Amino acid sequence: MKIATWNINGVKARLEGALTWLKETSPDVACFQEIKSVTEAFPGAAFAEAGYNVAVHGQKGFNGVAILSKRPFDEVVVKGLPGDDGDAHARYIEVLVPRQARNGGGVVRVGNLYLPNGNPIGTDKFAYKLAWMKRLQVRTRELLELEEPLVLLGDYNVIPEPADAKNPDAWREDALFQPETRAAFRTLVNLGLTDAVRACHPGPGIYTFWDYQAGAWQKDHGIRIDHILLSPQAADRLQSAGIDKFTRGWEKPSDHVPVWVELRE
DNA sequence: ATGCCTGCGGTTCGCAGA
Repeated sequence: MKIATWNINGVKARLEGALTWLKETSPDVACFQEIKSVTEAFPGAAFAEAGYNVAVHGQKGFNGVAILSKRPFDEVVVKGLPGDDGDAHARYIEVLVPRQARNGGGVVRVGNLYLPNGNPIGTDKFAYKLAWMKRLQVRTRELLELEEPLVLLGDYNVIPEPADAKNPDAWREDALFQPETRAAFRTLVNLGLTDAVRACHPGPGIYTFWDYQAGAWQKDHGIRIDHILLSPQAADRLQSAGIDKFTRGWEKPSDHVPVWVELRE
C-alpha cells in the first residue's frame, strides 16, 4: 500500500501536474497540502476521473489540505486539528482507509498535516507554530494509544537535523530550524514514531523543498521538511520510502516534491 | 543589506510562503 504526501502549492495552478504525478506513480493514498482553495472549489471531479475518492478541508486563499484514496474512506475522522476551537486555519484532516480483506481487514489511519511556517521568529506566528506542535503532540499521544497502523504525514515545516539541509547555516535564524522547533519535533518522534524516509535512507542529501528564489533548485540548495511518521504498527509494515524529486524539474513546479512510503498490507 | 520567485485575491499590488 503506497501512501504519499505532496505540498502542491495551489491545486488550481498544479492540477495538470498533480494528475500526471498520480498517473505516473499511482499512490493508493495521496495527501496534499496548500491547496489554496475553498472546499467547494476543489477539482474533485478531475481526481475522481483519475480513480480517487476525495476528502477536502479547504480555506480561501491559502492553507488547505486534501486526501485522495483509491479505496473508499471508511471514515473522515476530523477536519481541523483538535485542541483549539478558535483556530480557523485548514491545516489538518484525518481519515481511516481500509486494508485489504484478504489480509485480515482493519484500517490504516492517515493524518495529513500542514504545520505552520512560523516565520519570522519572535512573533505571534512563531508562537502559533509551537502551540500547533503541542496540539499535534496531544493528538498523536491519543492516536498511539489505539495501537493501530497510523501514518502521520505532510509538510511539517521542520528541518530536523543539520543533515536535512544543504546549507544548515543559511537556516539558523529561520523558524524551520530553531532549537525550539527541532525539540518539539523530537518530542513528537520520541512518542514512538518512525521517520520513514530517514529509516530507509540514513545518509544526508535528501531534500523535499527547494525555494523558487535565488536558483535554489539549480544549486541543490534544498531542505527536508516534508515527513512521513509511522506508529509502531505501521513501521512493522514498512517496505520502502522515497522522494519523487523529478517533479521539481517540471514546468510550473511546486517548490515541494512528493514523499512516499510503501507499507505491507 | 535586501530581494530574489510564485500563487492567490481582487483588481494590478499586497500578502504569504520558507
